[in-house]
Amino acid sequence: MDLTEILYQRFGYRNFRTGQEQIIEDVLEGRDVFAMLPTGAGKSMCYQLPVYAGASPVLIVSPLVSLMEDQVQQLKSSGEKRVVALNSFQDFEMRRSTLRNLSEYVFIYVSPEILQNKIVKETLKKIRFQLMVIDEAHCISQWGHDFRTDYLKLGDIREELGRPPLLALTATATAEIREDIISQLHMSNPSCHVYSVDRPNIAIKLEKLNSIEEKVKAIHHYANRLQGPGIIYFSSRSWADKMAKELESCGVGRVASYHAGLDQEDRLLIQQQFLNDELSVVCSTNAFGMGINKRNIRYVIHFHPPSTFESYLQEIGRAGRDEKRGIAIHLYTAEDEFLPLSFIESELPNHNQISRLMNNVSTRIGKRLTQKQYESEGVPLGLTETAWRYIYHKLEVHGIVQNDVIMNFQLDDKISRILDETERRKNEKIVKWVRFKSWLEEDRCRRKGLLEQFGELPVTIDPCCDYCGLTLKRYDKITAKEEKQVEGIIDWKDELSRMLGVQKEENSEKSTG
DNA sequence: CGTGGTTAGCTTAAGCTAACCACGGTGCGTTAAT
Repeated sequence: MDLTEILYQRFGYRNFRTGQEQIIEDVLEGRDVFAMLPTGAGKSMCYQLPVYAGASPVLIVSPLVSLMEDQVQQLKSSGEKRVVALNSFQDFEMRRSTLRNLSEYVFIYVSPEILQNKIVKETLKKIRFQLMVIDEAHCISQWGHDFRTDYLKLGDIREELGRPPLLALTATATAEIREDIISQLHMSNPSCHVYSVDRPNIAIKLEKLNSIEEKVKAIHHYANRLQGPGIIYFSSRSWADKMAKELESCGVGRVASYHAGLDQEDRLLIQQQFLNDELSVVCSTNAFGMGINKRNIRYVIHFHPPSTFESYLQEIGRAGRDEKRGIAIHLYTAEDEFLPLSFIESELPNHNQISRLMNNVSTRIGKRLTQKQYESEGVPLGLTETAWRYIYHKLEVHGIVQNDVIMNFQLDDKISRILDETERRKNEKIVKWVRFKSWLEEDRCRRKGLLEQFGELPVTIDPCCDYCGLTLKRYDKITAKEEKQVEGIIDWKDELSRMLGVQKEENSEKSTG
């Protein structure tokens, strides 16, 4: 059957979006494919459609449980019942019955971690996958080296599964990261589909301020005047909490804070409320966003800086998915420099910690070294959990630990090699942050500077950024309303809620403010 | 860098202050002990 025909019959679309058709064709040819499509460009279609053209079953590696559950729900509601996610949402009994009947499914979602489970892996090996997908593949580079090291084992897993064709999908990867992903996954002669990361409908504004108080003031100013809904990013949970309370009490509308300190239930609730337009603003840490498929986010403000260009692009890319205009505002002060640096310090072990831990390990050859031992080995050395996992992974890579057991090894040689690698890793991270920091301080077109990082040529668009001239008025609440009236556009959501007698936030806000 | 918690040390011995220091952000899976 013709691909366009499947697209229409299965998904109800007449036309492919940019890149989709070529990517799907390569996937169906059984090639390894690396695809970089801008946020919100319909990446999941690239593996969903092939299933109905014969590339079935498919194994999808996804970074977040909530993301998996989302995709499962979406596919189910579109009438596909042969879809399942293997993760900690399932209790023991459910997992057992899923594993027993695994061959009945055509879409199997998994986390990188659960692929390390022996029973899961053995069961998956019996299935002849026609395609393996790494969704949000930048996680390999962003998290795999320290935070979630199981991401670096995906290449081996793929071999163990009989080397099915691989599709890596992401929205943001610099040339370096693209190379890292391709090599980590052992992709062979991949067909690369790399599209512009630029989101022309998002204007960029950088604002240098002198103190944190000025930043707070600016947040109030923008939250009051800008057309929402919006996301404000912070680098600490306490700031997110604090500003959410403050903004709500100042009549901005309903504001929630979101971070990993909340329990799963609250996180889900806030996501749902935001999606349903019941919140004007979400104040969050970088925990919020991945998989948030909300089309009408109008602004993203950074109260604190992310530490890489990719993170920044991911975060601002959540605005304006409906193709209408959005704005990204970054507030910057001199002291912001220290937070990203302290994160880098804390996620990688230092010289002293590495050599002391390895000396200790060398005295216990033949014994087990398990993650549980972090309490007795890592904590006294002041290692964070991430730093501990990093070392553990290094010990595995260097063959010092095999199946949790400590092997005989050349202490001095291994120490110096692991120290070298760690030093290099730390430098890479610092360089990335310094590059981002200098972008914040440069006196030139923001968009050009941003696109250069991704190997793209300058473009001219309007409105572009504060350097190229930007009228904020276009993003104001009032303007958005006036325009609707002038252009005679009916906002169907507004209209519908009026008909149903639902009191909208915007209206109630006026009476209080 | 800024913040928040802890503690030493002071003095109308119970509560205050100043000095000091640790910490700050991402998620998976799993299990032992009530």
